[in-house]
Amino acid sequence: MQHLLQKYGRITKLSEDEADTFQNLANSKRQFQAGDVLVASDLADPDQLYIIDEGRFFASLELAGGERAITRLYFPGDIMGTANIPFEHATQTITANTQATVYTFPRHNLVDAFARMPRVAAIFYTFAALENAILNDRLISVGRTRGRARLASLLLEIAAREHLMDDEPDAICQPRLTQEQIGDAIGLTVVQVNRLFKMFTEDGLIARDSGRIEFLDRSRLEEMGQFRDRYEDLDLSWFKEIG
Amino acid sequence: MQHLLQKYGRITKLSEDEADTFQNLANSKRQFQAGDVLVASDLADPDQLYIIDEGRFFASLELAGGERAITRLYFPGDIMGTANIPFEHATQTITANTQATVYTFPRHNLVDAFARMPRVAAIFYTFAALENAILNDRLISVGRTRGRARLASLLLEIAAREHLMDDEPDAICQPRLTQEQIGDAIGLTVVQVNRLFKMFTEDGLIARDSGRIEFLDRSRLEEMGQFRDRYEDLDLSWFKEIG
DNA sequence: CGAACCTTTGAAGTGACTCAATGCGTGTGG
DNA sequence: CCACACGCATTGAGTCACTTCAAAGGTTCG
Repeated sequence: MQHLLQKYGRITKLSEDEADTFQNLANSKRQFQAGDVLVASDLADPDQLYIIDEGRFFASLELAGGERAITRLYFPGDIMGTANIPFEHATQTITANTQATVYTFPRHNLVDAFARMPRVAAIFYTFAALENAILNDRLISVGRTRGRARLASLLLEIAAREHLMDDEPDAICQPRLTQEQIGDAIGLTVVQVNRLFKMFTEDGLIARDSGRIEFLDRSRLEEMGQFRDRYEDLDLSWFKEIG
Repeated sequence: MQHLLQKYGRITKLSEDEADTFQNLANSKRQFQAGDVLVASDLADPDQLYIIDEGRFFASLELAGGERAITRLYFPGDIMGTANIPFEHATQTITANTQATVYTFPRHNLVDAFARMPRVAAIFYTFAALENAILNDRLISVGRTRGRARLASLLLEIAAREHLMDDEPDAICQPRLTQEQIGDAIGLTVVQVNRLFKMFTEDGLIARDSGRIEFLDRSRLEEMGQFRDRYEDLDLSWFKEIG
């Protein structure tokens, strides 16, 4: 549970009661292997929520024709499944892309937490709004920029999320995705992703070494990708107003 | 306020207290003309929330190069501004695209409402999750389908939202957007949008008459667009669990 | 009645797709 | 310990959906 507490505690100081509330939310802990499916899309009654302890996941959606899109990447401390709980059927598939452990709890517990600690409700609401903002950014990236910009943006986003809680240099990122999955995330085919990687390497923007990507010219990548780190701009001061 | 109450009341029965809470949220009512900007992106301290009484709005985002994306369309009863409040600067611009009236309230009021009525918190949280699901759908549409599918999907979405609360036949929709704005919403240029409209008309899929679009072959449009009406699949039974 | 905005159409160029084949690395069974 | 299979990365060739640039036709409104 440290990751969650660390993450939310970093953003807003949690009272002891609130920390307890978070601790009590999750009752069971589960292990997953890379490739395991946590929630299948169209699953009936998706009433479970998940918090990542260790590892990485991604949310995806499929069309009838087999086209797939990856809509969201999840990192330790992230809450997963929120886009599913208000529906009768899950709206997205969640898959592990590394070995992972997650805390699981039924949405019923959330109801209890909301009732007892309104600030917890505000925190969950805020993070839903954050997800929204990130999806908006993704949408403009995919809808209104070319491949180079999309890839640059994705790499920067991964680096930012990956290093949110450690203090390592964020000149390196490890997507831990195949090039096909990267394509699904930015709306391109494998072939094009591969060509873009090649171009980026030839242009001296990045260096690649078995899944690790090093940023050689971060400022140029930032200019290309126009990535905005939404986590940096969070303002949770209004929480103080709650009891 | 009828629209809001009607909308949420349709989905989950509101107690008298809750209806009151909603009524008291909004203290001021404002008028807008088509084209007026409600919130400008990058506005500092975006602490206001809005509920549409009458009219239409859209949320958009711009890139440095001038490319614009429309990420969300808003209809009467919708809550706007939620993607802005957790940030120091607004993440999206909200613009009126018809004459409109909205209720305005500071996020502070939300805090009060959360504290007094946890079910109201759950409702807001649910609608944030709903927005999320819709954004996901939009993302796969823009990232993984061709122009025809995107346009079909958008038109169906507009029709569904437009007729959510009336019982009119949903064979007609009025986007109330210019073709350029439609392009911004589905990630295409005006030119291409226009060509698609022409094709749709020639193929007998739609008929157009000064902004009104009539669906002549809904089933084919649905097959092309693969639109999923997320409102239809909402399941709010778990709210009952809250005292 | 003209200005501003929107729609519509043409022509040429290109980024990304599809199809297809080869290379590479790792793990597994003979 | 080698051979083969499988998943992933890489590269080439041809095609197409959409873009850009440009201009003309409609509509609305002061």
